[in-house]
Amino acid sequence: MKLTEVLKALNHPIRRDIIARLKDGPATAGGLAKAYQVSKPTMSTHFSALKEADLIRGERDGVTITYHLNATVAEEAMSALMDLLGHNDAAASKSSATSNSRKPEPSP
Amino acid sequence: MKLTEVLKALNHPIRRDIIARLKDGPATAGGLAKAYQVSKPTMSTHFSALKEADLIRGERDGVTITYHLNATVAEEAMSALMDLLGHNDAAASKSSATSNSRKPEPSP
DNA sequence: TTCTTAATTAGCCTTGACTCTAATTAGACT
DNA sequence: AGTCTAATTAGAGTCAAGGCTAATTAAGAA
Repeated sequence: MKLTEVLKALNHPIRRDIIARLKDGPATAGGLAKAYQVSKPTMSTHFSALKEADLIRGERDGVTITYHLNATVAEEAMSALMDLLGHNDAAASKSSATSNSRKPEPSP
Repeated sequence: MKLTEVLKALNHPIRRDIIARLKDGPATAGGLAKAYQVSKPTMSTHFSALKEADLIRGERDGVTITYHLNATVAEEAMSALMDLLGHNDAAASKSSATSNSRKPEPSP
């Protein structure tokens, strides 16, 4: 899971809305595309952004692609964000959790 | 709390690192700036992005500005992200939590 | 094969993000 | 006042994101 890709993917209202919809269950690309006032190619790039972050997966059934949420990556992202934003109680856990701790790049 | 601003603010490694550092306690702008290989004006824009999202607050003490994390907004953001990415058990809670549920914009 | 539907790719344009150097404000000290 | 340090603003350049129309691929149906 690449947090950068996930945050980039989440940083658009349409893409967040797609995530929210897919939480209720899978949906087809065309079906989702109808819900927003953008062209289908634009929707295609939104799907690509979400796929690149591995937040959604698509399965082709004939001519239709059905997207579903990738719960694993969603939870990994939550964990990473919790690690970043979650409160620390008393700054006790320096090397707290799953992801990389702060890695500064000091002067060379 | 504007999720868009928060996600925009988090979508940069330096800014995420600043958040991580401020979790350990307040830090001065100049002190933080030294930790990265970018110019001070660039750091200033990063601080601005974080301030615009209200993730950090700065207090001027003479000529020095000390930044500290805004834990309230951080937790609100976590809550909103949990609402978005957190698992739903069985898609039972349609109108689940604090933030706005899906608001589609159907064809006019 | 030809037609229709679903989705993506290609090409283009506009806007916003990120970075820099140079100049400017703001405060403290001599 | 003059000067030093801390931080921001101004201006400019590069690059990625987001959007469109038009063209292309892929699959199924006539």
